[in-house]
Amino acid sequence: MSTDKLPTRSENFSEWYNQVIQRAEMADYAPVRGCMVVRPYGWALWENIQQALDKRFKATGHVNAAFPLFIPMSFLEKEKQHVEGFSPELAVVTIGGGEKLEEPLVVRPTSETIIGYMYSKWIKSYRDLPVLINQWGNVVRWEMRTRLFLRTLEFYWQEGHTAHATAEEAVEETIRMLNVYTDFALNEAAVPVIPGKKSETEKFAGAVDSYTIEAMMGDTRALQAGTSHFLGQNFARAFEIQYLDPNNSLQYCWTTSWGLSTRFIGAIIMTHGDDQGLILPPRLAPIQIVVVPIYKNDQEQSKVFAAVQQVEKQLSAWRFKVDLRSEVTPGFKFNDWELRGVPLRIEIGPKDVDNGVVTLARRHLPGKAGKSTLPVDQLSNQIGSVLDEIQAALLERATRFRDEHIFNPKNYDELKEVVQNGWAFSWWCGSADCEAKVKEDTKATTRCIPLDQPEESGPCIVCGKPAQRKVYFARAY
RNA sequence: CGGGGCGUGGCUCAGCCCGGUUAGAGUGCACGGUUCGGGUCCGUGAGGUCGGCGGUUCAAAUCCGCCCGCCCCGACCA
Repeated sequence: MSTDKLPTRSENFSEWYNQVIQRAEMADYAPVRGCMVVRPYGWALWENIQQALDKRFKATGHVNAAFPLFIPMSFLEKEKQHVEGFSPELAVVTIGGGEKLEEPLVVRPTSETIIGYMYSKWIKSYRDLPVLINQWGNVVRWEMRTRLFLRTLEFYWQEGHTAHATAEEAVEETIRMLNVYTDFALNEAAVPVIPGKKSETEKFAGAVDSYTIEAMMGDTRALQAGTSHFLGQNFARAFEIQYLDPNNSLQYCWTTSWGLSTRFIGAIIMTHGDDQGLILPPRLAPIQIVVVPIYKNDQEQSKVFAAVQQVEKQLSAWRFKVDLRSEVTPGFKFNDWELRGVPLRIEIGPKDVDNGVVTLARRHLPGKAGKSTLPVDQLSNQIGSVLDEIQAALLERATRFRDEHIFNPKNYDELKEVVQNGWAFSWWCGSADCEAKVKEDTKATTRCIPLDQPEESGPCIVCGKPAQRKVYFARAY
């Protein structure tokens, strides 16, 4: 890997993105087009994301299970919208064990159908409800244009699938999980997402309503970072998921599904990163603190290493690493760990040892601005709050960036302009024609209709007809 | 699939138009020394079927044909 400078984000954002991922060893390209290898450092980040989410799923009553990778083709065809939405991007297995299969198997692009099939076997009574199951797994969608983490043929995610007795309960669940995602994004990833509802044209194939958390990336493009769907009775009818209610009458269930994928890693990278590389939020960073010892001869080395040992003892509550490499200089290590986005660096050199301190360097504040010293014996009771400050600063900074790039265009011409470098928040009549016109003119699509809306109305930014809802228009990944 | 571009040591590329010694550079890798508070410097070394097949020629990385693969733009999309 070259030690050349990264391309800057302003000169070539997507090249910056690709290079930072590969240089930081988060992921690499696999020998199959469109597939990636998630390397240990990237996977460690994903594991931390998984833990943060899984804890929240369990706290809201969900349990984990595992469903098959292969789905009979006929299952997909049972829900009309669903098959129309997914058939162009299916990977299909037609041969198994050297024999042509009687029925082709689809490599799951999502699991509503096979889980629906199982739910129809498991659910008989209102007493069986609700069923609240999540699975962690991988899915395959044969995308044409791929991009590390954002869009690959195979990706890792979690998909929750729930079945309920009433529409109200299912809607409540859909919103509950949307809120879980929002809470995760804000408080763990420091990614300030906007929760809202998808338009008819943007919603999930087979859903009644789709909800999303939308995030603004560093180039102002929007990224759908997680979704929660109210599926109504569409899949329940397709798979005959029925139960007897207390009055002994047969009812269809109401189902939901919700998912968040390794795409979120892309969201973290493009929300916080800078021209030096990644910046990972302390709560999710695989390495929260890196310790770099500095010395120029054996005498200094032993002095410094003794101090490093003291420091290590005080850091036991955090995920930290001591960089003892002797073949590279401290300056190299600084750049190296900055590229990898470690939020806090502790430098320990002879001068620090003489003064009984260590030097802290905050990743998000380059150069002198992020540096300070701390007495060694203060480490264990101060580091926690330093990391909390960094976490808060990242969220604050990303939120400010987002808000500075959301505009209220006064007319359609202004909308066309602002979506070139930001999002437009505008009244929209709800018609697909108006959406399509914006897309054709600007490549921007409706991202979401936020849940908390002003009790007002206004003229549609496109056609001028009365509109009840405001929507975000943005170019998206 | 439509439009554009590219395949040369691990990586990034030069060389190709205008065919001609042992195919180069930077970086990475290995070893030795030097350095170490912001990507040290010097030296030595390993590493290449020039994407594949065929053709032209005394001679092909270089010219011609076919094929394969990848990247970028577009339609699709967590």
